[in-house]
Amino acid sequence: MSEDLVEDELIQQRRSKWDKWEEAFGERLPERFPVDKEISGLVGLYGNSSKEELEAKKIPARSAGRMISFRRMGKLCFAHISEGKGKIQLLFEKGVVGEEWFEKLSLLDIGDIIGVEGYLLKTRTGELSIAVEKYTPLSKCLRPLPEKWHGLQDIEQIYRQRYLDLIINGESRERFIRRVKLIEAIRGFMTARGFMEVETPMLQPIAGGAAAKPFVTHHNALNMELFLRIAPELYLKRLVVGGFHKVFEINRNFRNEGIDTRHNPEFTMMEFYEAFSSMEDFVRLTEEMLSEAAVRVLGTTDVKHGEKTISFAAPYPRISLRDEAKKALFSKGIPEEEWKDPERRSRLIQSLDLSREKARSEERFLVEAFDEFVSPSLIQPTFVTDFPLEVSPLSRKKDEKTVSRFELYIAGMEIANGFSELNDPDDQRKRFEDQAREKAGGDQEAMGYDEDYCGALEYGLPPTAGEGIGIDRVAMLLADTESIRDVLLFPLLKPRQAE
RNA sequence: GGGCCGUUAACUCAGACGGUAGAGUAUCUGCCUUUUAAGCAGAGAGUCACUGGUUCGAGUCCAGUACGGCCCA
Repeated sequence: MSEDLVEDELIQQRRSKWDKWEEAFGERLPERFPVDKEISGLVGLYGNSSKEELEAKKIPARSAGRMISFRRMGKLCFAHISEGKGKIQLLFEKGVVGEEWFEKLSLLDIGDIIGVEGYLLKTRTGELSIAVEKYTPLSKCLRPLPEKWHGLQDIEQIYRQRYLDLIINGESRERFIRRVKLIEAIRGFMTARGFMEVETPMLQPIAGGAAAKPFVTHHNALNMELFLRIAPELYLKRLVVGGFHKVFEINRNFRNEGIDTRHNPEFTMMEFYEAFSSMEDFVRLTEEMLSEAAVRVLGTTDVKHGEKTISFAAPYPRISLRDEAKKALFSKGIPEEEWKDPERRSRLIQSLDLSREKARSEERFLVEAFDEFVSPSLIQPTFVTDFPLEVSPLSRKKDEKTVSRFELYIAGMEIANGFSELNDPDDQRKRFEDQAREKAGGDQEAMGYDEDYCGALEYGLPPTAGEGIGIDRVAMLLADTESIRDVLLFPLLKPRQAE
C-alpha cells in the first residue's frame, strides 16, 4: 500500500506524541515490566469481591496490557487494558497519580501498551478496576485501532492482519483459544492411552498415503524432486513395523487443491496407529476422544453449530456407504440396473450431474452418489462403513470388494477416516499397481507406487488400526464456524499486488 | 476454471433518477471526579480499489484488471 508516501494525519499525531515520550517519561520506559498476575487471573480472583471488601483490603495490583478504551472526564479518567484472555478497567484520578502525570496521559493513545501499579476497587457500577497510582508507558501504537463497537469486519483485513482481529474481536480470540484447547485435549487423550507422539517427514520423495495432488519442490544439493507431504501415513506405519506400536502425529499436510470454506492448502491432521488393533477399536476410541474433547473445550457434549445442536456424546450410529447410496438412488426412482450397466450409468451420471471422472466405475459411482446425496445430511456424528476396495488402496480386505474401513461424518463434513491396515506386502504391491494404472489413465489423485514402503511391509507389519482426524474441521465444529479460515490463524491468501 | 456479489475517511456504514461526498466511532480543541457504545459544544479528516470508455458532467452507467466473499466444477 502507498499510505506511507503521505503519512496519515492520525499516524502523524501519534508519532508526535511518541516523540515526547523520552522527555516526558524518562526513566519510566523500562526494558521489562514483570506483572504479578495476568489480568484474567485478577478478574477471576476478585471479580466477585464486594466493594467494601476491596476497600478494606486495598489489594495491590500490578498489571500490563494494551489500552483499548479511554474516557477522560475532567480530573478523572477511565480506560480498559486488555491482555491475552482478559481485560480490566483502569481508574486514573488526578489526586492519586499526581497532576503532572495526569496531564501526561494525553501522550497516550488507544492501542498503546502500558503497565500500571495501584490497588483494586469497584466503581459505583460494580466493575472491578485498578485505581492507578503509577503508570508506565511500554509501547507506542502508531496506527489507530479499528472501532470498538463493530470491531474489524473487513474479512480480507481480518485474514491479512490477524493481529488486529485478535486485538479487537473477542469472539475471534475465543475461537483460537478453543482450537488450542482442542489440540491440548486430544494430545492429552492420546498420551494418557500410551500413544507416543512422533514427527515424520514433511518433504517426501513420493507423496503417498492419500488421494490428492501434492505440492512439488526441489532439493538443490541432492538435485531431486520432492513433494510436500499429503499424509504421514506410510511413514507412521514404518514406525509400527519398527516396533513403535502406538504412535500419533499432529501436524500439517499439504494438498495442492482449491480453497473454499472447508479446504486450505495446508491443514492440520492427527494420524495415529495402534498395533494388534482393528478398525473396531478405533471406532470406539474416536467416540471417546471426541466426546472427551468437547467436554474439555466446552464443558459439554452438546455442541452448538449454527442453528443445530450436535451431540458429541458416544456412541455414534453406524451406516453402510453402499446401502445408503442405494437407498438415496432408489428414493429418486432410480433402480439398480441403471447404474449396473455401464452405458445406462453413463447417462445417469450426466442426469445426476456427477463427476464423470470420479464416478468412472460402478463402485466409484456409489461413492460419488453417497458424497452427493447422503453425506450432506449426516449432521449428528455418524460412522460410515462398507467402503469399496477400489477406493481404499491401503486398507485391509474384508471381502473381495470391501475393506475394513470407516469414515466419521459430522455436520455433513468428513471428520475422520480410519481402517484396519493392509499388511500383506504382495497385496499392497497389487494395490499400488492398480493405482499406477489409474494414474496413467489420467487420475491425478491416484497414489504413487512406494516400493520402499512395500519393502518395510515385508519385514512384517502387525495387524494394525490406523486413522486420520481433520483437526481444523473439529475445531470448526467446536468454535461454531462455517469456514475453515476462522480457525486458521493465517489462512492462505493471494498477496496484494505491488503497485 | 465458471456464476453471482463486494471494494466510499483510520474503523463501521449511508450515498434514488448521473450534478462534484455524508453519519457514527476514532482523532484534535474546549467543559466535565464513578464513566463504560459516558455526555455536551466545536473542528479537521476522502486518488469513492485500479485502468479505460460513454457523457457538458461519473462514487453512481459500460468494459477490463486486482483483491476478497459466497456458490458451483
